Amino acid sequence: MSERYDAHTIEAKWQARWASAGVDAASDDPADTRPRYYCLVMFPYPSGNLHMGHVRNYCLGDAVARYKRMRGFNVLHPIGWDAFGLPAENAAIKHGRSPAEWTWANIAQMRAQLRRLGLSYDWSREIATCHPDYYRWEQWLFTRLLDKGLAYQAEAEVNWCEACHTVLANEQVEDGACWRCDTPVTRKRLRQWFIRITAYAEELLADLDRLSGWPARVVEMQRNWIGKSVGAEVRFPLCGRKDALTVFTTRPDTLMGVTYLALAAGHPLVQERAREDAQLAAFVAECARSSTREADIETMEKRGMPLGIEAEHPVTGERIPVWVANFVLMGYGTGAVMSVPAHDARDFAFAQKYGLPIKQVVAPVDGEWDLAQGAFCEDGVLMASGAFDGLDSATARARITEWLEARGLGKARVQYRLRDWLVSRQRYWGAPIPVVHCPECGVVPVPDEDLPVRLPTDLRPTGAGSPLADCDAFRQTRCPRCKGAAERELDTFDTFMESSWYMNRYTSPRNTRAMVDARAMARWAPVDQYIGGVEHAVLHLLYARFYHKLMRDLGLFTSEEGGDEPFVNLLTQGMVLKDGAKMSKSKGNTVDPNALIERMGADTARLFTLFAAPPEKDLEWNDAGVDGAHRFLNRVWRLQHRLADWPEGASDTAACKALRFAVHDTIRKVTHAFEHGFAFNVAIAALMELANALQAFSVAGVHARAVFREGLEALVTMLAPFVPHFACEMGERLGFETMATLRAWPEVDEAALARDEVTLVVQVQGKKRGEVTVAKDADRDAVLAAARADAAIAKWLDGMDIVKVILVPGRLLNIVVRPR
RNA sequence: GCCGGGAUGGUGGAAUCGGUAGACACACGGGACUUAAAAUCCCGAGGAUGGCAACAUCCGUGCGGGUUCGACUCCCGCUCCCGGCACCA
Repeated sequence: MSERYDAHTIEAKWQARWASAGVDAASDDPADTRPRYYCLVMFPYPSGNLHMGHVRNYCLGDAVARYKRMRGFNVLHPIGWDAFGLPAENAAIKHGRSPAEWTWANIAQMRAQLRRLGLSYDWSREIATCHPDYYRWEQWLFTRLLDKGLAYQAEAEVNWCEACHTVLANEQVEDGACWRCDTPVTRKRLRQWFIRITAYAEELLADLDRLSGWPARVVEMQRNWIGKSVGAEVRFPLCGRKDALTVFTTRPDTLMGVTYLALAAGHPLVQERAREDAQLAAFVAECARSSTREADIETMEKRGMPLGIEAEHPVTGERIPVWVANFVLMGYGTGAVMSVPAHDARDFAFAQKYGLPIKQVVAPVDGEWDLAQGAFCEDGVLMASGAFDGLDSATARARITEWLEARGLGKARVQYRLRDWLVSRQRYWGAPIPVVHCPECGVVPVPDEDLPVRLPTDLRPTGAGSPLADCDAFRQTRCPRCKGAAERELDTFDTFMESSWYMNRYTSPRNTRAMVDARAMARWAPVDQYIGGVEHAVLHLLYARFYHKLMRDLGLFTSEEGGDEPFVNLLTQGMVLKDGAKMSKSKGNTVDPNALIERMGADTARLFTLFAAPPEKDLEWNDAGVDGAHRFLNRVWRLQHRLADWPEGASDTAACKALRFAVHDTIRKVTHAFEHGFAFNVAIAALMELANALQAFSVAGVHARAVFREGLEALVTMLAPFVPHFACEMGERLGFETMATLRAWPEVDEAALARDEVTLVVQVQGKKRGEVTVAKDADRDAVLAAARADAAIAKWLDGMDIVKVILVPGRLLNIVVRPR
């Protein structure tokens, strides 16, 4: 009975028991009437080694899943592998193994590491995205998108990472560099595959308002990323030519103030002129160079050149010059802007530099504006705008847009910053894009019966281009339409394609008939609680929302079955830091989870990870803190020995009552943490307080022993979501009839929280001057009388008149006085 | 530049609705046990001033104002830090 806490023996024992009892599986039995809960953590890339970020992520998810089970929910808590991706290829080049071999070996290794942490996953639903049974459905979906015109091939200026030797989507470029390897991204014109996420821009934006369970900043980041702006398209006919320039503006109210047009260097009209003008060509070439160095854009000087072309103002017919300017982007709007120097700071600076006219057409609502102080960029009242004079900016925007529309000179338009998702990659280790290039029929989607298009798994990338190009068995095929010789598409999908729908696949992971099963979706989706790093705020989390809507609109499930959004609640956990910096091999500040588990056990690792910081904040690793967590478990462990020879005698009922109060107050606090915000650091602190109270409780007698036992059992039960092995072992020794992790969550006994007496803080003038203990329902006069009876308080009332007395029941009494 | 979030002891952090600031833990100091150490247990601790001490008083949640009987919490104005976006027309 007095043996010591031995984490390794206990952990191995319970992991085996849980596995053989199958306690972690989610039930698909229709007869199971328990309420359902879907808890999901972002699945890992199988690098082969678990790091502390993973540990934190999965411990958070596991605590939630286990708590919900104890609350009587049928919990879906799955795990799998985001198994395609570049590191596998790089490792394959380095170690001479195929990416497939390398990946599957890593999966085996990481699976073992996760199991050692004692995470309660439903392993029967494990998926790996590199498995053809998985990516087959993504290929299927893509062919449907092709049918609907939502997927297309186009030549475009794209982001190219030289180190990864592939293109990147806009979301995957951070600060002008590749999100994965930090290599500066260059621009290239290439023919690539896109998915029309812009067709869903409005819904993706509007539904952000429904994500009340998401952190505000993630919602805000997505809103920024989608970047909606409402305005108008305006046509400016070109003088002496048949064509016209179309610009996009959010300020049609300033139309009368346009004094020049500015075009991007990449604009077709500029390109055309540059062929005849060497000076212009040199300028354009310079712009093309500098545009790749996005970090410098901020400090870049605004420069331009006249094109020697004039355009006609659509209202006044005035001739206005057309310029090329280095600050106009080809990729946004129409690549052309109307410049209104009087009402735009950037246009103002440009006009001043090149001596272009500045014409004020909007005045502040209350007064004058002196253009010497710069541009007036606010809304105001129109002036010098003919028929539109006197209108406020908002009305003028609508009227002027209507005016243009009526004359075919423009129209209202909404512009988004979001661009279509570039999904093709010039890499081998990814899901093949299911199309065939036929010399006769062109691009032909692979028909359903020929799916999946299997990726050959035995190829060895060398680093010089995709090995698929040299694999005739893959490359050469027959056209599904004309049956003639044809070639397969050699690009593979962006790996974000796989991670965009895995949460839905988990609901019916072995489904061979469809991508997902509508009934299973109705049972589980959407995810109730999603947990992962904030770094995916506009990558994975945006793509997944988009994919969910695509799947819905393809009829895989309805809004009622699967919801319109994949994740109801999102928790973005902070990073794990050491010495104030993110752990990394190059900095040499890593903590190896395996070594930690080896030394202290999984439960200690879990406990410290959850205790050291609130989940959404960064966690500073502290080895001494880990020792502290281990000490705590030892202390709780020893509490059980107290039951063996409890001293006889008469119990002190007041002390027993105080302990019961502490027990039930703790239940209240810990439950609150699980139900509101997952502040596990606070929950664990409360459990530590309870352990301290139990340890300090030294009252003799059978009643006291029973009270102590109740407290210890509650403590062990509430520890189960955090340190499940420990709790199960303690529970078994305490004689629990079921495993601690399967017990019902303790209920608060309100009677235990009732008190006959309360201690109130007494303030004079809002400053604490003492405490009084009074009957629970004592009224203001009674409390005041008690306060005056206390010498330490009374001395502050000497020579004073009491002006006012405020009683906050159960908390405090504040006496407001005035010198007599 | 714009949009978020934050700033509390030596450290990580707590404080439910405006009601005892610093829970819990780490680190530290003192003590008990021990031949000794480890382990364990007990005690102390925001700062300043006075006092042998118990204790007392004042100050204190980035800075300056305000509202309130009462402000870490609400309002106004700043400073700094972190994150995101950014010639976006």
